[in-house]
Amino acid sequence: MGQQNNLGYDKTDPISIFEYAIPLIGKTLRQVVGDEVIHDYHSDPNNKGGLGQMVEELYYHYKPNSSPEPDFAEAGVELKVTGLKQLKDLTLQIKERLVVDMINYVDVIKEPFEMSTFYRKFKLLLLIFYLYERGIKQFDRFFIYVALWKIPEKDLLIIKHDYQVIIDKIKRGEAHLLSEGDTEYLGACRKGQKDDPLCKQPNSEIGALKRAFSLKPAYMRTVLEYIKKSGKPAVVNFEYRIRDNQLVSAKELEHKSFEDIILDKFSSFIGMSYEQLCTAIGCRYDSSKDKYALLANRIVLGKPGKVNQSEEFKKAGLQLKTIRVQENGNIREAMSFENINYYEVLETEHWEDSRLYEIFSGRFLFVVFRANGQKIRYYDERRNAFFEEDSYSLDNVFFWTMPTQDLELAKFYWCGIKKAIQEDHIAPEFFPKNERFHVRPKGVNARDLTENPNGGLAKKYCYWFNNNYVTEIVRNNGTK
DNA sequence: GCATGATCATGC
DNA sequence: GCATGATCATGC
Repeated sequence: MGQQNNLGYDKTDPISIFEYAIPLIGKTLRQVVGDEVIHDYHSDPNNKGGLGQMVEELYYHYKPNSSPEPDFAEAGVELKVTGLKQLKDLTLQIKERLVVDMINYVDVIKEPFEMSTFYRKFKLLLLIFYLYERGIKQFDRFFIYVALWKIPEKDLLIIKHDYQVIIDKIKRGEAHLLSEGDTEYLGACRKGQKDDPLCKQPNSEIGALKRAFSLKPAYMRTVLEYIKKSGKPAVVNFEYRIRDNQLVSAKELEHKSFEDIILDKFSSFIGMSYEQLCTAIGCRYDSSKDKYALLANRIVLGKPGKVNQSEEFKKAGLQLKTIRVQENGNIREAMSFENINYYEVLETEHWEDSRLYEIFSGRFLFVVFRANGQKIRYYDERRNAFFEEDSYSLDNVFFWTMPTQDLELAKFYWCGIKKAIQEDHIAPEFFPKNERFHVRPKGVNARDLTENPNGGLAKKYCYWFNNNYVTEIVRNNGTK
């Protein structure tokens, strides 16, 4: 039986701790522990009481610790209570990244990964998801899912590399330049208030913003997807099997970083023209607008498919994007992103929790094709005629993260978009634009409409990089 | 030439 | 039916 004591669960057994959480589902903390307990807790001025802390104290009956050990030290389980938000279309989404542990810049560089607080706490998580609702007290929010979540070994290898990237940056005296986009699954996210004092960092006099280790929203979204797919409100992921669309194996990751493995997949194709690539890969001319993107995807996957749907890209919030450069080095087209989800923008309070922030602060894999002066001659079956078009060659491939000052600019861009939607001005003359970003329609055609949160229907618009911003990015990354 | 609106092919 | 990943088309 183990030590049940009078707690109601065995604190040495992860499964027992998990099962004890299940009765929370569908209820609020107040409903489960009672009005009086909540009242007493709050009448003590020492209790500031985040929901996670309240669950620990009032439901699991132990005092939260701030030690490097996991909350349930004997079972190796760390308890995390984390928010979901529900959009007007009723879909549940991750509200924010999962923050694990503050980064102490001075101490962290002395800790190898295996000794780090992060690693010790994070191998096994008990995740309790609640529904975030504005204006509702924490203890009146409903619990929705419970998951006992073991980080898969392969993910740990990627996370270990992420950790090293962050540590190395701090060692170089660049803690003030850290960005969530530097890494794949584990991010150094902003933490704390605007006017918090800057932190000391080793090897530089420059103060750095407070940051914490966190699992990225993209990673958490894959956890949520797993739970949704299971069809059960309480899951254990130990039997987790990844079925398809894996780009790399754990074995490869032991010797090489994820990004190097991906870049290597392109190396033998660099310099090849469209026709040469078709021959090398074994596909034929394709008249679609995204034919170069399809080629890039095939190079990574070794078969048709979408790299952005691969397990690693989804968990990391990585995006593969294809760019065509003219012979003179200019880039004709702007770069489009997702359609703006008007509900999501309206219901998101903070820029850092927005979908756009996630996209822009994420990491990109840019695959650059360059006009090579030759022509492709092809026969168009639908139009029943021969055509000619410029041929492009694979020129350069690189990972990229948006610099922080551009991300700052994106914040104003997002706020402008939000304001336009709030005021029911979903129209080009009301959307913001600046030297990097703009808003433009994207749909099947001009009559492609979607629901307007203010009532009625609205045209579909999406987020864009200006074409000269794309040109600048490509120029700064080794393409002439 | 550039900014902006419109659309295409594909896959789930 | 719709999102995705793009490029095409046009008017100033």
